[in-house]
Amino acid sequence: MALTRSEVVRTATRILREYGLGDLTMRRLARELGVQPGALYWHVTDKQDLLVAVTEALLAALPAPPTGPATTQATVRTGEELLAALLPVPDAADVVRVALAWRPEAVTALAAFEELAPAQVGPDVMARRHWARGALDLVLGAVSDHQELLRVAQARSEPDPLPGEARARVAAALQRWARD
Amino acid sequence: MALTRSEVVRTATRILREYGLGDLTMRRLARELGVQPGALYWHVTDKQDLLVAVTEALLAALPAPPTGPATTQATVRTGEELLAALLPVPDAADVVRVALAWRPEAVTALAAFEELAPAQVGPDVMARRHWARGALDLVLGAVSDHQELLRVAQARSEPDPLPGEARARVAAALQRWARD
DNA sequence: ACCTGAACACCGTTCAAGT
DNA sequence: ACCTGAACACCGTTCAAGT
Repeated sequence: MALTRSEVVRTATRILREYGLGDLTMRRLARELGVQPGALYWHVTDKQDLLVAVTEALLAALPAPPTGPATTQATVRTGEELLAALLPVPDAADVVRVALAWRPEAVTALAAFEELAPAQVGPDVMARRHWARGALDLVLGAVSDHQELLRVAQARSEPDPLPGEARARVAAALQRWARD
Repeated sequence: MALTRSEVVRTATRILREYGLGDLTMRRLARELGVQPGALYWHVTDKQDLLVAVTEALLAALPAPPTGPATTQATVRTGEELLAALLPVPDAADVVRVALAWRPEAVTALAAFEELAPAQVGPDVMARRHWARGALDLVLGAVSDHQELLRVAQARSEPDPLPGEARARVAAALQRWARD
């Protein structure tokens, strides 16, 4: 049976989840799919396209953004859900940043945060977009930092930092960022 | 005359400035220095070590952090200076993020921001550290985003986005982030 | 339509051997 | 002390040719 794009993306996402971005190479991906490297380029235009698709896969698991009023609490919840989706995936923040540079509209979390911009930000589209990007940057920074702590702790065979710490930190950051 | 580490770092920084991170390879760097690739490893332990040193070089140009009280204005000024140092350097944010993951104490901007944490953050060391990291994430996000806009504008041969826009954006973000 | 085989033009890093 | 030469083990991407 022929390979499909979604199978390629699924396997890529699995490699990322299990081994991180350093192991997510086109050649390794091809090997796991039992196919020659060149075959991937029938389903994917290049590696960036693949990483954007992987980002979409990571974000697809997120619940729909809250539809109510743009409260601080709603922002915090959205950020915590994003964090929960990304934290267990090694190098997830870097992958999302590639998508952000290459196809920002694929990063649905951005649109979600835009809806949640507090009143004080005003109606200006750019101001709201920048506010959303700031919220995302704060979450991605927390993800990178926490995964780095984890890397160091494991190298020293110390106990892992708890995900709850990253969660509390994101909550605090978004509370500060969202308050009117 | 023998090569020195600082010559290696200087040339690496120049390549980054002129051509970006994609062209900053050990082989290319060796070529520009008129030396074999292996020679670099006498002066630098690996590429990450090099990128940390390049980050230090980029940040060395920054003025000393303001010594006065931790006002919002001082935070904004610090952020604007950091932005001014990084904005003209392609992929500067990615390079700083590597240093941040690998040797955070080399990112002096982090210590600078820590001093500037507003009173409301409190005396807790971790809280202040996270606040500083948030400030840095906001600036780095603005750098990445602006350089990305620039890339797109140049690809479409549209006029470049003005650095002043990035500056205004960083000011707004840090005002929001720093207010007590 | 979808994939193979094979190549092209690269990478970072190591290390015996030279000076 | 510092560097060369040469290798090792990889990369992403392209493309004629096959089925």
